[in-house]
Amino acid sequence: MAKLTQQPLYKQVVREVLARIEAAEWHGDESLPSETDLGRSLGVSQGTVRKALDVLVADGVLYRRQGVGTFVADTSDFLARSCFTPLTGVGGEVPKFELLGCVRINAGEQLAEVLGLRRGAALWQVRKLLRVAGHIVGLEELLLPESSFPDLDMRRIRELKGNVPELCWRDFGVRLKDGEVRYRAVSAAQAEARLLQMEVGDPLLQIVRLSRDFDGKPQIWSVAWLRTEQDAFEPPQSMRGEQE
Amino acid sequence: MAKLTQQPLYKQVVREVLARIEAAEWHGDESLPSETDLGRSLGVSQGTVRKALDVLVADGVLYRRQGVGTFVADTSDFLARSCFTPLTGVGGEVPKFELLGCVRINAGEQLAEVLGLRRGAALWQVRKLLRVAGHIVGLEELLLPESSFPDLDMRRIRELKGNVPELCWRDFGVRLKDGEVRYRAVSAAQAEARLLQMEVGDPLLQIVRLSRDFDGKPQIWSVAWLRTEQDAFEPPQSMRGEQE
DNA sequence: AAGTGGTCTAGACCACCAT
DNA sequence: TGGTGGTCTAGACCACTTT
Repeated sequence: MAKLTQQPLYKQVVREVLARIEAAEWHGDESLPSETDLGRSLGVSQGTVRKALDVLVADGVLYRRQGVGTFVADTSDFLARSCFTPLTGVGGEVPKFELLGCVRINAGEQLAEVLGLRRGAALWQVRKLLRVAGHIVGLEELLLPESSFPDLDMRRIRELKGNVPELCWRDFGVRLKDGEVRYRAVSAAQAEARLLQMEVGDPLLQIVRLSRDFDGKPQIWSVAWLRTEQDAFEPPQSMRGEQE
Repeated sequence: MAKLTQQPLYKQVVREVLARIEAAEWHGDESLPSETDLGRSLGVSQGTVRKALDVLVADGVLYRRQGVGTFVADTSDFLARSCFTPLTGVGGEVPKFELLGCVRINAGEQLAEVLGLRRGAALWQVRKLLRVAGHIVGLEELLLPESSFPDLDMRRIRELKGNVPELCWRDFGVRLKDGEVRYRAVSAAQAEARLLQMEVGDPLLQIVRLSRDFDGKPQIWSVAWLRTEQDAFEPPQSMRGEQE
């Protein structure tokens, strides 16, 4: 492996593996070469490959099965829970989305700043309704720079059933990572109350998220309003190893 | 290092280091021996020590300074933000606590179950008010099993200015880890509204937390109610390495 | 039995920081 | 200059899963 850059070797391996996944060298849920083989083909040791794969496993890009192999995580799993499917019902029901619209707007000052764009830059605004077991539980609004996601439209979103990370990945080659999240309790305004079928003033959990790609560039700003009378929001488990 | 157990060596080292911290072998913010020396004294290699310390750094027990050494994190930092000091103002103001009371109650069925106790077991109920820059922003209620925390009283809590992790550590030898967290938006009831100086029905962010010790045993159940009109709740950063 | 992830070692070199 | 964390290797062995 080239030693041109001054990045640690294992980080170079991380990027190389990401690139090969991106080039569809190994499909979703298909096995990678063994750590030893991969190391040999890259000219690094097994330990270095392992350290690189550790990073990608921690980020949910890969998963391992002891004695079997290392696999590319299906993108529909990747970040699905932590990034755009935040609601976990008590029974663990899977949320479903209903696409409300996709329009082109211009970035205000604040929004331009957090997304690293100039003021007035073109943005896509996507709105979805979240249902769990048929009941409306939330509303989600996404803002994506047009520069990263040219020619976005409802048809393309609909084809993927509102799975935005999958869309970003398949159509635009943007692999999303976790970003910053903020929580807030707010009162439902008229607009939210109507869409969520609740009274004006009822409490809503507001989740604001900034998602970045693997280069650290902000790519998606999202705001969700969730009804939590019945289901609490359970953030994704941290990915540390077990102690026992 | 003994090979008696079938635990991986590095996990044994984790426990050994934790035990030595517990025995106050190295005080807060004092340097540990170098990875090489520690390895020699334990009869393991530097790489194994490193892997063990990685775990403890990820859990916030230790921190490293390149070229300088590895240090025991001051307990007042450890989990302070992620576990009991959840509120981060926009300006990053440090929250202050006002102890409201500490009483002995008996566990109801649900509470007994989550804490792994028998029904009716004795619990301490501690209530605190949170202020940021003088303004009341939250209310926190902690429930701790008396079996783990004998002879808890307000004086002891007060001495540590409401820093419960520090108290658990210094007085009871219970080192806390992160546990599960759930978020919910609720309307302020009369009791909360009075204490938090807001109107009944105003939205509150409710954060429910179960903290465990390093053996995985549930130790503290906590519920916080936060006003988020001005300050959003910002959860602790995940502890993964940077990509760049 | 063969192949994989998971762990461990002994030794090496580098980057960083204190002195 | 010397000590520390940070990285890397070549080779080894174990635990696990599949065949």
